Amino acid sequence: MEFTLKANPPFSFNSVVRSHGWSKLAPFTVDDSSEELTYIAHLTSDRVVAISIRDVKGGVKVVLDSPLIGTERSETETAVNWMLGLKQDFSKFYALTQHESKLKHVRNNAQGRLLRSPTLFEDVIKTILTTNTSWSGTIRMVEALVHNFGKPLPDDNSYHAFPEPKRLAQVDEKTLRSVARLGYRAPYVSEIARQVASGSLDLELYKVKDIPSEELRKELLAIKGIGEYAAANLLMILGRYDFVPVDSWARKLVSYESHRGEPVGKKEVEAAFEDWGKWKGLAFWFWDWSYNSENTQ
DNA sequence: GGTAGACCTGGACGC
DNA sequence: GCGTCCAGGTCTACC
Repeated sequence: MEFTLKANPPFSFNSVVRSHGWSKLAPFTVDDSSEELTYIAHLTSDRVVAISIRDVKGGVKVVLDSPLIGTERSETETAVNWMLGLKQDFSKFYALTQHESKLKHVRNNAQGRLLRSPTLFEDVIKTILTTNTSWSGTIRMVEALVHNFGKPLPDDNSYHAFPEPKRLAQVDEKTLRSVARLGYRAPYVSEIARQVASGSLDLELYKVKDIPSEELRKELLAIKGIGEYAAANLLMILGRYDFVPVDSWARKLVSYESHRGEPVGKKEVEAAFEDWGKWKGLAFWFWDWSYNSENTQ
């Protein structure tokens, strides 16, 4: 079955898919031309389905590998709306970028949306698996979690959904270390899964929580395994751009942008975007970096 | 509040 | 093939 969903204009399917590396992490798959994004979803009905998403004028076409039953349709619509940020509005950010040559491209390319997973639980785990490792390590760890602990697609068990909190909560740390090679991150993943499964931590509430970003940041930082970089990254996913996710790559970009390649710290990165106020995370993310254009020829 | 050291893994490198 | 070094954020103990 299939249906279409409208997006708040301007919208670019390609820009969302390429917004960051999430489309390369299981259970997402994307074709080489980025024309079709597929996500293996574990629905609340306990069914696993493949959701394929393609670009159409004014929005996206959603194609399912099997008919949806009952509330599965609305659940899938909600998930796709969230994943692609179809209802997000960046008009205020775009107005500011018109005065900055390094960001003038964002409006023309309809940039601003960041691809995200259907649940914040999944994005919290994935974000932790981006820390203190290489990108290839993140891909490997996420793939291992999905393949070993996610429910398989009925018609093709080579594809699996992201494991639900209650499933991961059943896996002991030793297994997470030996099977998924999570290393010291295993206890963090295990503890978050247990808390979410038991209901003591309601991450989905963070999507709609009407509190200042600084308070939300403090709540994220209280979760073991989430430090300042991870919290800023998750706030971006939640549509709050008050903080810059400063990692080694961010320091390198700012170093070559405005410090002649000299090493810089967190303070210098934050200072570079201080003037962007509540948009500083987005300004950083989509900045036309000198380092990129000089090193990706 | 700031800092040093430990935590794991995989890749690069030298032998 | 083996050993060593290094890069990548977060946590904890300590000052």
